[in-house]
Amino acid sequence: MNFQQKVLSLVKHIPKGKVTTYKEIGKAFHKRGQIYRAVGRALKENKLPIIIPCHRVVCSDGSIGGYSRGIKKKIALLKKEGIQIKNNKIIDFKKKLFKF
DNA sequence: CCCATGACTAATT
DNA sequence: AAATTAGCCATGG
Repeated sequence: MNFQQKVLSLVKHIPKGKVTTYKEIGKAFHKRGQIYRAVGRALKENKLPIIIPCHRVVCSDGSIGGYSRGIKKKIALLKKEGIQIKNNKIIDFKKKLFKF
């Protein structure tokens, strides 16, 4: 299985109303170092944004990060799922954070 | 095989 | 507290 596929699989498991960070995903890979770099890249290249809830993946500091379909869209989706956002930052980020 | 790039982070300034 | 720098992994040319 490709690195990308693994990442997508994990992201798919993120429950609604929760979010995770690139860093956390990296931890799930049992690899040390800055894995999250490649993670972000993998999500960007993902061709199934419908199946993959990539909007639930944010930066470790609580900021939104990026989104192929546009950052605004990502925020809208998150809000819709119950995530409060202000100034491009997630409110109660730690509480909404989902770990593998 | 080497170089550049990115939806990142942590440390420094 | 905001802006800049440097480090690091997988992928593509």
